[in-house]
Amino acid sequence: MNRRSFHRAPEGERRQELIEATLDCISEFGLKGATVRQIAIRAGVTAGLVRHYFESKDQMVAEAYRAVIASLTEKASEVEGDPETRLRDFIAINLTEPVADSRSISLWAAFISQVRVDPVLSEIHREGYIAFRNTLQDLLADFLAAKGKPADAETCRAFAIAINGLVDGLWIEGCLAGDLFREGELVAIAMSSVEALLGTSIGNTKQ
Amino acid sequence: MNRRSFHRAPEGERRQELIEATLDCISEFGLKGATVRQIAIRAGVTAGLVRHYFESKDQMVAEAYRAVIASLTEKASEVEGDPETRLRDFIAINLTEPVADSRSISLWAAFISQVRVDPVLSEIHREGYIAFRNTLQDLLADFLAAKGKPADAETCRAFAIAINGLVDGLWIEGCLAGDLFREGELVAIAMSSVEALLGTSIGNTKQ
DNA sequence: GCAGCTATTATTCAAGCGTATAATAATACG
DNA sequence: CGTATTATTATACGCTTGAATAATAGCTGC
Repeated sequence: MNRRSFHRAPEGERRQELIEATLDCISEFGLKGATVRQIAIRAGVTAGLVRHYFESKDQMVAEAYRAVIASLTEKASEVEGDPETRLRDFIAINLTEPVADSRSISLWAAFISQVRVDPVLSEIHREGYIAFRNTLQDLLADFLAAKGKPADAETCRAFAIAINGLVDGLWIEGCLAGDLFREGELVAIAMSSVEALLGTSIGNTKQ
Repeated sequence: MNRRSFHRAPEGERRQELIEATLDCISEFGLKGATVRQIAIRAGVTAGLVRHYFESKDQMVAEAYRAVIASLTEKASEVEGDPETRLRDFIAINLTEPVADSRSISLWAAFISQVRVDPVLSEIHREGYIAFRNTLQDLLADFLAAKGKPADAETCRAFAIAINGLVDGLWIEGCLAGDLFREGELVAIAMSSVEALLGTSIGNTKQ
C-alpha cells in the first residue's frame, strides 16, 4: 500500500503544466486522444488532480485554447521600430518558427473544428481574430502614412483583410507541407506579394 | 419482439449515405461527437451496419475525408473558357458557397487536426494539396502566356504558392466570420489582390 | 411462391471515458 | 515539534464507446 511520493507545486505552476500537457496531447493525439488520463500522465500527475484545478475537462480545454491564441498573437504584436520594419517583422514572425510549425496548426485546427460546436470556443476565436486583424490594420495604417500613400480606414481595412488572408494561407501551407518549400521561400514570397499588393517597397534588404 | 422494418439499399447507395452522415456528424458535433451510433442515427440505420460496409470506423472516416477533399477540389477544377475567365471563376468559386461555408471549414479543420496523428489522413491531405496547387499553377501558366507575360516554371510556382495562400486565407476568413464582411467583399478583395500580384487586369467586368 | 442469400437489426462485451469520493503525504504555521 | 491544512494519490462508479455475434427480414432467381 505504498503511495507514490510527490511534491506540491507552487501557486499556479501546476495549472500551467496541466494546460501545457493538454496542448501536447491534443497536438499529438488529437482532441479525441487528449483524455484526462493521458493529459495527467504527460503532466506527471494522476488524473484526479485535473478536477482539483479545473471545474471540468471542458473548462481546462477552453483555457488551453486561450493559451494557443495568446501564443499565436503575442509574438506578432511585440514588433518594434519604424513602420516598415514592424511590417516586415510581422510577416517574418508569422511564417517562421515557432509560430509556423506543425504543432501550432494541429492545435489551431483542432480548436477551429470545434468553433461551430462550442459557443465558448467560438467566442474565444472571434476575439482573437479581431485582435489579430486590428493589429495588422494599425500596422498598415502607420506604414502607408509613412510612405505618403492614402491610408483611409476603408483602404486599410481591405489591405488588412487581404494581407491577413495571405499570411494565414502561407502559414498553413508552411505548417502542413514545409518540406515542399525551400528555406526562406515562403517569407520571400510573402514579402514580394505584400509589396505588390501595397504597390510599395518594404525594403526587404536583410536578405 | 417486433423488429424494425427496413429496406435494402441499392448497390453503393448506403455506403454513400453513411459517408454523408459521417460528415454531417463531424461538422455538427466534431470528430469526438461523431460516434458510430450518432452516425447511424443520422443515416437512419442501426450502428451495426457500419461494420457491414466498412472494416472499421476509422476506415469510414478516412473515406469521408476523401469525399471532403474531392468536393473542395472538383468545383474549382471544372472551370471553363479562356484563361482569364477560368482564373476569375476559380477565385470566385472558392470564395462563395457551397465551397465557402462554415460546414466546409469545420470538416476541413477536423481532418487537418488529425493529419499529424494519422498517416492515412496525412497522405490523403498531401495528395489533395498538391493537386489543388497544380491546378492553380497550370491555370496561371495559361493566363500569363495569354497576357504575354513571362510564364516560366519558377515564376508560376511562386505565383501559385502566393495565390493559393491568399485564396485559402480568405476562404478561412469568410467561413469563420462571414458576417464581418459585406456581400461579395471577399471576392472583390481577392480579385483586386490577384491583379496587384500578377500586375495585370483580370477583366473583372461582371461586377 | 418458395429457397437461398445477405443486408439489416438487436444484443452483448470489454475497454476507456469523465467524474466523485476517501485516504494520505507534503507543507505551513504556532 | 506537533498540528492543521490541502494538494495529491488511489480507487470506484456509471456511462459511452467501437466492435463482435446471432437472429431475422427483405430481395432475387427459379
